[in-house]
Amino acid sequence: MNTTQRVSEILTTYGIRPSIQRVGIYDYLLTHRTHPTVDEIFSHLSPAMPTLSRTTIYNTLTLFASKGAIMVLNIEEKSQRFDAGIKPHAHFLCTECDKIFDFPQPLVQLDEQIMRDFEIVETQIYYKGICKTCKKNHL
Amino acid sequence: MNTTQRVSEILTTYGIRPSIQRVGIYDYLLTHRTHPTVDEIFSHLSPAMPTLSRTTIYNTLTLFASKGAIMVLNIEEKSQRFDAGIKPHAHFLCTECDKIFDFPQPLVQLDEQIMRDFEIVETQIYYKGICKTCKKNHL
DNA sequence: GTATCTGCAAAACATTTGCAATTCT
DNA sequence: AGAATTGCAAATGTTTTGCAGATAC
Repeated sequence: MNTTQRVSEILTTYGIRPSIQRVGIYDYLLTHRTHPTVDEIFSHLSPAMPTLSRTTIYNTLTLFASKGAIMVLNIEEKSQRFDAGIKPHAHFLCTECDKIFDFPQPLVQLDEQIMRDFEIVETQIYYKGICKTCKKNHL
Repeated sequence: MNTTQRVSEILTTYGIRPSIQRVGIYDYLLTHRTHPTVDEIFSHLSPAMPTLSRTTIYNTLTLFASKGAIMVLNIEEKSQRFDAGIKPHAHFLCTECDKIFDFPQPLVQLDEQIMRDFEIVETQIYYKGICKTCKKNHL
C-alpha cells in the first residue's frame, strides 16, 4: 500500500474526504514533525502542487482541527502552528532559536470540583526557555 | 499611600520607570483580572487618557513582559491577552462563550533528564472546553 | 541637553471572506 | 447535474515600524 492510500485511509477514519490537497497536507504534517506554520506548509508543497493556495491550506487545517485530526498550537505569538499528533504531548519553545520540541505530557491532576463544573475538552502545556543547544552556545 | 504610588513602586521593583501611561496600564491589569486584549485596555483607558495610543500599549506590554511583570497569554488564536499575575495559575478558555477562567496551577513533574537539558523559564497550561454556565444552558 | 518615552500614520503580516471556477460522484 | 472543494482577489484585524514631537532626568 502506498503513502497516498495510507494517508487517505487515515483521513477517512476521521470523516474527512481525501482530496489530493488534503492528502498532501496531512502527509506533510505526518512526515515533518516540525509544527509548521501555514506558510511553511505552503512553501514546501507549492513546488509540487503549483496551483495550491494558502486559502486551501487554511480551509483544510480548520477542517482537520474540527474533526480532531490535528492539534492547533498557539505557543508562538505570531502565527499558529500545527501538529498531526499521535498521542498527546507537551511543547517546549526555545526563545533563543525559536525551535519547538516535543515533551512528554505530564500528568496534571485537577481539583474534583473543577472537574465536575467544567467540561475539559483539551489540555495544552507549553514550556518556554532555553534549549540544550542554545544553553551550550552561551558558555 | 495612594494607588499611583503603590503601582509605581511595583513597577520600580521590576526595573521599569513609572510613566503615567505605564502606571495606568499596570493598574488596569491589576484591578481588572479579565486577561484583556490590547484593544480592551485601550478602550477602557482611552476616555481618561485621551492621547493614549495603541502603540504605547504595545510598547508598554512588551516592556512589562520582558521584565517579567506580566504574562502573555496565547490561549486565544486571534489576539494576545495579558495577565498581571500574582502567582502562577492555569487558564481555561470556554469555547462557547470565549470567557477565560483562572485555574489553580497543577503540579507538573518533568523528567529529570529534560530538567537538566532544558532551562525552563515559563510554564503555561491551557485548558479548553465548556464552562459551568454554558453547560447548564445546554440542558 | 541628552536620553527616554509617546503616539501618529503607514506598513507588514496572518487570517478570513466572497465568489467564481473546478472537480467529484 | 448537484454538491463539495479549490483558489484568486480583496477585506479585515492585529501587531510592528519609522519617525517627529514631547517629556523626564
